[in-house]
Amino acid sequence: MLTHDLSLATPDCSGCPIRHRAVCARCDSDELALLEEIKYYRSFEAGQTVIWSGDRMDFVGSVVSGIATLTQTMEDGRTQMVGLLLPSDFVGRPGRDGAAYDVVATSDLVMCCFRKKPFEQMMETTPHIAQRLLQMTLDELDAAREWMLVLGRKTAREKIASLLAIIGRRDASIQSTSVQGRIVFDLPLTREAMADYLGLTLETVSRQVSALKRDGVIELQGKRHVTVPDFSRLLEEAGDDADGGLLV
Amino acid sequence: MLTHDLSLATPDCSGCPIRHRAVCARCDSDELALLEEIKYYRSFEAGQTVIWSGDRMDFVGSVVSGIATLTQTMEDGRTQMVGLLLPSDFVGRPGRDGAAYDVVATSDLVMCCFRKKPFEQMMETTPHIAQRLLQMTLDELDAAREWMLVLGRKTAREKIASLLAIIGRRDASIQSTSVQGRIVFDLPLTREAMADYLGLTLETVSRQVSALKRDGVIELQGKRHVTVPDFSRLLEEAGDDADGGLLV
DNA sequence: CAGCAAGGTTGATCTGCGTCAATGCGCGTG
DNA sequence: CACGCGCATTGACGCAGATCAACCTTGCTG
Repeated sequence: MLTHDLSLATPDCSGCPIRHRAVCARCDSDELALLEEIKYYRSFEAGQTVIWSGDRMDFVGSVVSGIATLTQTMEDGRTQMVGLLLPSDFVGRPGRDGAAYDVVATSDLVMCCFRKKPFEQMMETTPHIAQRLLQMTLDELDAAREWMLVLGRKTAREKIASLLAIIGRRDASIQSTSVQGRIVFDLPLTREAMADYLGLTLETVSRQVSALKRDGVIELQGKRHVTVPDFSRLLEEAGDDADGGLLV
Repeated sequence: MLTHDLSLATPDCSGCPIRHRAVCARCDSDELALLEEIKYYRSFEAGQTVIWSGDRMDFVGSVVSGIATLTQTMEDGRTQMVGLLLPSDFVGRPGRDGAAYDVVATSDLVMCCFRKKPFEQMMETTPHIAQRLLQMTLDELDAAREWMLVLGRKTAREKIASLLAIIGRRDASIQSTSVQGRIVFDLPLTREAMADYLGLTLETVSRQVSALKRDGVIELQGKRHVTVPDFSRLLEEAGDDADGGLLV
């Protein structure tokens, strides 16, 4: 059995794994029973498509482990990644049937799924779930808007630096809360996936990564393992005013 | 006194103006009293900045009439519009203090504001408000992600067509639900604002608008009044697969 | 270890859009 | 009416990034 904190907990009831209590200590045992009934796990291999855009979607899912991407594709094949699903992120929208994006597992992936109808009912009977989902959705909206600036106004070099800063910050902040100085992490994305995220071609991504390496902004061991000797330098290259911005 | 449907109503209690009942028939009169106490109106002239990014924001606002834009700006002046606030849209995020964007009134604007603290309390005591806000936020997230495809992958011509399609559809669907054939509307944005929305320069916007006119996709009376003789042709130019996508 | 495939790098060339600059148009104001 | 101002259009030119193409690296498999 997987241990899985659904991250729905509000501050006053944090840290209660969903398998122990419905969502939080406030929830009574009836809800727990309901939840056990509507919940199930699904695994996916790296590269597998979880959901096709337009598919009927009868569940709401939360990532337990692994990484997935949300992408949109035009008929002629141009694709744009519109989001990254990391552990604890949600996908699928309460109150609508069709999936809006392709969801693809980038690594091996485990999702915790809830049947949609009962989940919606639970949202009505358990108000802080809706509140918590609202917070998470607002975070994603902020991230999406931050990314609109990246896509619309930044140069290729700044785009690459922005992406590295986001991934680097997230990885580094797992070990320590303050992100500065030297950080080290692995890229979870291929050059092509990076290009899809940044609205570039993979050739341009490759060139700009090489350029940042040549200029000493980053060091590379292999193609995926990145060392950033000075994080603030990277932020400068990303065109960010302060350490403030850029969630994901 | 302004009549203002806050659009917080869930389907089963639609059409109850906030000044009559707190939010919906389900709410008792105590909440109504509270709401009257925490609510106030503010007016802005066209061009006026409602909120500066980074300002402390002690209210949550809903647009009553007029249009405002959400923009982000880099130190060197590059700006990207990340959202359009139309009547009934919300701005300001429950649970966070600082504003993330500049909010600028594009036309004369009236906002209905709620003091943040009591509003948050009300969200806890009146669950369907959080649910309704969640729906609205999910809509905005979809729109933002749709826009990421536009910004990241579409050509200048497609971008212009996409923007015209969005504005045209919204305006047209006020009169009738089915949007097709000939439609007519006024652009609420200057060329510069369009450029900021689309990640282009105003010169490119101007050129592409002229090109669409030359090619018979649109007709122009003056600089702002637009006639689209065939809406599906416009969608084609926008690179949209079907009538489906593109909210706002 | 050869052979192959997937992912990545690098080079040469092309082009869409940005940049800089001049001109046009409508409108309110002295 | 002339003037100035905000907004829009149009042209000439250059460059960042796309495109096309060759080649390299790494890891797997027979």
